[in-house]
Amino acid sequence: MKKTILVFTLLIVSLYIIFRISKYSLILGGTSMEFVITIIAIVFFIVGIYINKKSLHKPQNISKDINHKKIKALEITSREYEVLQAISKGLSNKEIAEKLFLSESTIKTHVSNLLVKLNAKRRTQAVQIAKDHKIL
Amino acid sequence: MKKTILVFTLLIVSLYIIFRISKYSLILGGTSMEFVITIIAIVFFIVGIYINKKSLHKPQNISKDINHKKIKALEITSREYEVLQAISKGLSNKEIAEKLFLSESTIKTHVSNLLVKLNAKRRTQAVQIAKDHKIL
DNA sequence: AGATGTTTGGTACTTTAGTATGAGGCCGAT
DNA sequence: ATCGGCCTCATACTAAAGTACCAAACATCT
Repeated sequence: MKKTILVFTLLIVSLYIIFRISKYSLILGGTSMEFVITIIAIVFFIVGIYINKKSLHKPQNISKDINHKKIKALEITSREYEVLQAISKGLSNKEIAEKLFLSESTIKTHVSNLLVKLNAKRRTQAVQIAKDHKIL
Repeated sequence: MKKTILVFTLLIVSLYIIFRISKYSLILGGTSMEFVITIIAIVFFIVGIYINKKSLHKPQNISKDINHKKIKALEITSREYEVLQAISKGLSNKEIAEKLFLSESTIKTHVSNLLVKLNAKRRTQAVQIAKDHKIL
C-alpha cells in the first residue's frame, strides 16, 4: 500500500517535470518534439508494466494470508496443524511420530481430531479440503 | 505471439498519430501542451499494464502442458491416471470403484501399480510426488 | 485453587489400504 | 494366429489408518 502511494507520487512529480522540460525545450526552440513524446511514452509504458507486476504478484501471497484465519475458525490447534502439514507431504503416522518425537498413538489422536474438524473421512480428503480452504 | 506483434504495431502507429496530433495542435496554436502529454502518459500506462498482464498469465498455463510428457515418461496408463486423480480428490478405493463402475479389487491393482511407478509408499505420498512432477 | 483447553499416550477394535499372485478378456502389432 | 500390454477381477494376506474411550500432565485464565 505504501509503495503504491509512493509510485503514484513519483508519477505525478515526473509528469510535472516533463511539463517543465517540454516547455523549456520549446522556448529554447527546436529540440525535437518527437523525442520528448517518445521519452514520455517509454517511461509510462515501463511504469505501467511495473505497477501491474506488483498487483499480479499479490494473489500468490494472499493465499498465505488467508489460512491463519481459517485455521482458527476451524479450531485447528498448532500441533494438529503440524500433523496436517506432515500428512500433506505424504508421511505415514509412524513417520510423523518420529519426526515430531511423539508416539504413533498421539498422531492418531491428532489425525482423528483433524478429520472431525475438517469434516473429512480420510487423510487424503483432509488434505484436499485443507487446500480448498487455503490453509495448506 | 501474433498478438504481441499486433500490439506493438498498434503502439508504433499510435506514436505516429500522436506526433501528428501534437504538431497539428501546436500549429493551430495554444491547445495545451499538458493535455497532449497527459493523454500520452495515460495511453502508454494502460498499454504497459495490458502487455504485462498477458505475459504474466502464461505461467499458469505452462503447468498444464508439462504433465502429459511426464505421465508417459512414468509409464502411467490412462486408467491409472484416472485413479490417481480420484485419489487426489480424497476418495477411498471403494468410492473410486463406484465412480468408475469397477470393482474395488481393480482399483487396488491400479493403486498398487501407481505406487510403484511413482515410487511412493502411500497414496498420500503419491499425490505429493505427482504434484511435484506437475501431473496433477 | 479450580475450570478449561491442549498435548500426550494407551488399549481395543473396525475399517481401509496395500501386497502378492493368479487368471481371463481385449486389442493392436508381428 | 500368437505375443505383449492393458484392463479387469478375485483370493488371501499384512500393514496401516481410523474410531472410541479413557486418562494424566501441563499451561492459562479467572
